[in-house]
Amino acid sequence: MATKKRYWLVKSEPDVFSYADLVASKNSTTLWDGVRNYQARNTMRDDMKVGDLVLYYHSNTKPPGVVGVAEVVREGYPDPTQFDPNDSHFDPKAKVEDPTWIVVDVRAKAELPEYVPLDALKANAKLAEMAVIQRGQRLSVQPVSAAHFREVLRMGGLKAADLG
DNA sequence: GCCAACGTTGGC
DNA sequence: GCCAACGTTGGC
Repeated sequence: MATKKRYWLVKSEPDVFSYADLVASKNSTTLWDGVRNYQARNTMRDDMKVGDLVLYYHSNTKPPGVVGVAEVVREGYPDPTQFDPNDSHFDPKAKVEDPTWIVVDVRAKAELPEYVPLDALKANAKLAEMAVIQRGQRLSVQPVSAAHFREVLRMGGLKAADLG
């Protein structure tokens, strides 16, 4: 029995890895590596399931905002960068037999016809409770309610039906 | 570039 | 186990 689809938001700095970079990746898919926050790790390890949809948010840019939608295509597995001494995300305490950090694979699904800047999210009363607009919210992987997800899609000029 | 918010580290 | 110091995030 399929569990109900859930919705998420991931942040990425476009100078580091933009939505266009995701689209340009093999199969428009990448592993969401380098996350070094336990709460975000737990979300990827325990909660993100194949078929879940993800808002792709550009942070540290002007203006920050939601640029597109991605889909979870592989569930949690060990982040290889934690074992690579040459990688900036290397974690000397992580053990192969008991990995500390987890990734999921995400695939680009649809770019929003209209970019939805943070200002617009904040201006929408329906999104007042949305995590990403809360002051001091730094989580790079966070849950989004179905209603908030639909509203952001609508603001971006997409319908849920467009996502198949 | 600044700095507020927040998570982690480490001395005690 | 407390909490000050420190590093990072990310909007502005």
